[in-house]
Amino acid sequence: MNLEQVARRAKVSTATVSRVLNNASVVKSTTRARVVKAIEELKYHPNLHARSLAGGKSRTIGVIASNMENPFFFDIYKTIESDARARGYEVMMANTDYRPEQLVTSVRLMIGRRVAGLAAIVSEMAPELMDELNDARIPVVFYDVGTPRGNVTNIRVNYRRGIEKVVDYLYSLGHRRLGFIGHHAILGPINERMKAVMDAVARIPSLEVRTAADADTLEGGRQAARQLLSNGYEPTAIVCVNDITAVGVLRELRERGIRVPQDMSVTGFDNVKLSEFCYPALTTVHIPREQIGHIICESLMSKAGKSAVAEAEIVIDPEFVLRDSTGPAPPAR
Amino acid sequence: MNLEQVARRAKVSTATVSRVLNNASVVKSTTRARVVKAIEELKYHPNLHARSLAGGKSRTIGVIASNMENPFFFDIYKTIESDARARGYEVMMANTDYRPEQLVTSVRLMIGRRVAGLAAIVSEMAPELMDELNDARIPVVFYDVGTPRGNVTNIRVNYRRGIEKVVDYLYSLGHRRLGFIGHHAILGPINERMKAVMDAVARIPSLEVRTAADADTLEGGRQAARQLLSNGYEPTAIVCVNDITAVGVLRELRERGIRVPQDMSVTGFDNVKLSEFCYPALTTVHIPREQIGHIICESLMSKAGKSAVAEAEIVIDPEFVLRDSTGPAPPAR
DNA sequence: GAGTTTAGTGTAAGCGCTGTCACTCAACGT
DNA sequence: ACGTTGAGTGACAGCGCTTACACTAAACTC
Repeated sequence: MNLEQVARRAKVSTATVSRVLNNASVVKSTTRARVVKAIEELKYHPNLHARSLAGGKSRTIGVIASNMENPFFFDIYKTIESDARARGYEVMMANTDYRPEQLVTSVRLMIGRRVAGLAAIVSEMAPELMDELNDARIPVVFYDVGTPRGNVTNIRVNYRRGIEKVVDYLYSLGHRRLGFIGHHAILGPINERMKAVMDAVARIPSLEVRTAADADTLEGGRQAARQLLSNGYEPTAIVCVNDITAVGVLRELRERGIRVPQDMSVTGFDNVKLSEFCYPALTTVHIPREQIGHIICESLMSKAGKSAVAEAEIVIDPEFVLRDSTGPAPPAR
Repeated sequence: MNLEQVARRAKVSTATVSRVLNNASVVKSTTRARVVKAIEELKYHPNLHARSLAGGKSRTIGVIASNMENPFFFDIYKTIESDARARGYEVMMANTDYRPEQLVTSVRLMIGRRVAGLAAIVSEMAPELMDELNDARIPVVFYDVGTPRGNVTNIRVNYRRGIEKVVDYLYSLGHRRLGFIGHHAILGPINERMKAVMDAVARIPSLEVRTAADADTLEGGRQAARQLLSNGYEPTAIVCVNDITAVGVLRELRERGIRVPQDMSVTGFDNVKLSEFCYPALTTVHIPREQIGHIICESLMSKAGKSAVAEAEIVIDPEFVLRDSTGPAPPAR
């Protein structure tokens, strides 16, 4: 079932059918009607591979994320998708599960599909990638990781400031022993988020922190909390790398009969919808995901046109959100 | 950057490069090495469109879901993805937001990409679709909707039984006035789920039910609860169409100072991970999402091979899961 | 040593589409 | 009557790959 069969049935050339499909206005309306009829009768669906091969372009943009299960990533994805659709682009998504080799595979897949633009909302990185992407001449936006280059724009959130706001607030409530719950992917010693926490704590001499990590899921947060509390360490507040793990932590504390916030304060990060809906509602830090999505799309699209570039690095300052999961430190026993 | 350039650099023909890429074993190892070197030096990435056009196949399977934001869908997707990957297939996902016209668009996109198989995990339906899919000769699995056909397999969960278990349990606890929270997509009067609830209630004469609906999100559940309780109706238990909306309902009840389960029982559906992690943990109905994913993948792959088909319709019986969000009906005031 | 395999490689015909260029022919101007 | 348009259409050369098929040369067979 191809153009030629449609053409034959409508008694026109393949070129004309193609013109109808791409609704070029030159086609006479009676001819167009004949072609449309033939297309419907034959239930013809153009082969998209052939189309983008012949056209050399693809009107598809790729989005790669570390963990689509976490609404943080998904919210950004959704914004990109709707922005892109509005401009007549399709979106392809891929998940990496925080695995660098999967990132590489996914990026290659996207390059192979000749996407018109690529957004990588990931926390992991692979050294060979930047070169490959640079050579592929595809507009790229990295969120969180990566370094700006010719065709690569970067968007970052100032985690450092966000974490500082959280730590300062907890300090003001009298907390001195903190716990930090991460996920495996950010355990690397050089990792910025881990470092941000350490530095934020180091600013204040009387503050102490210990860390634990597990998967970036509800269950992972719970496991990490278990781990953190199993060594006799008794923090009065637990800072979590994001809201999802924080909800996992809440569960573990509930199970242990530790009341939040009376006995223990807990903070999230991202301000995902769930953070308002869990109990107690999480004190967290708002990351403007929609704004990020818009910026990504904008950046991709504008670069797709001309080679001239806007800013190569965009930094966003996050906002502290106070809810019910934090309170004064309990008196020392 | 194409096969020819690589071939030229390695001083071989394009056919040989192609053989190396598809690792046909016939290539002499010294030649292979030369080609591999050239590929790496040129940072060559095969054009996947050209490949599947020439090959006529695509080793990609498409997954369309109503709402990937809801972990129910995402869990199924993840299973399909990992199964498919294990067999060397790629997976493309698409979201419909419960919109039939988006379903049609997505299906056409998948057909246009000549996917090797298509899974539609959707609650909405469009009449023209079944014919189109049938003619496309692509193996298709529908979950929840659709009717079995030549190349179309169906998987269903016996919602009726699931809902009956919930209603029976609530009845046994003394509940007589129920509320049902749906989402917009299932409000259609002929919808099976809605009907299942109505029928389950109708079996027991002393039982009464009213319904409300909003979006399939946390916020949607909350809004629907608000709506349900705003008319002076005073149910003692709220049955929700799924766990996500149930968590939204919990939030609204908390805000109103209605205790769960003492003043009001709430049930979810799906047994999503979140249902264990919210507070109170939800009584719900388990839908075996992994099993469903495996069946879908299995069905798609086996049909991709031969045209012979296994069963055309598979029905799964869901299991009741008792947790903390349900309790005896409060004494009448 | 002539005939027969066989391993390895090259040639070239598509796959289904787009886009350029050339063409036809009615309508128009002069 | 005879160019001159220009709207509408067709012919056809790619796009980058796969894959029959053809071919070469070395390795056997007897």
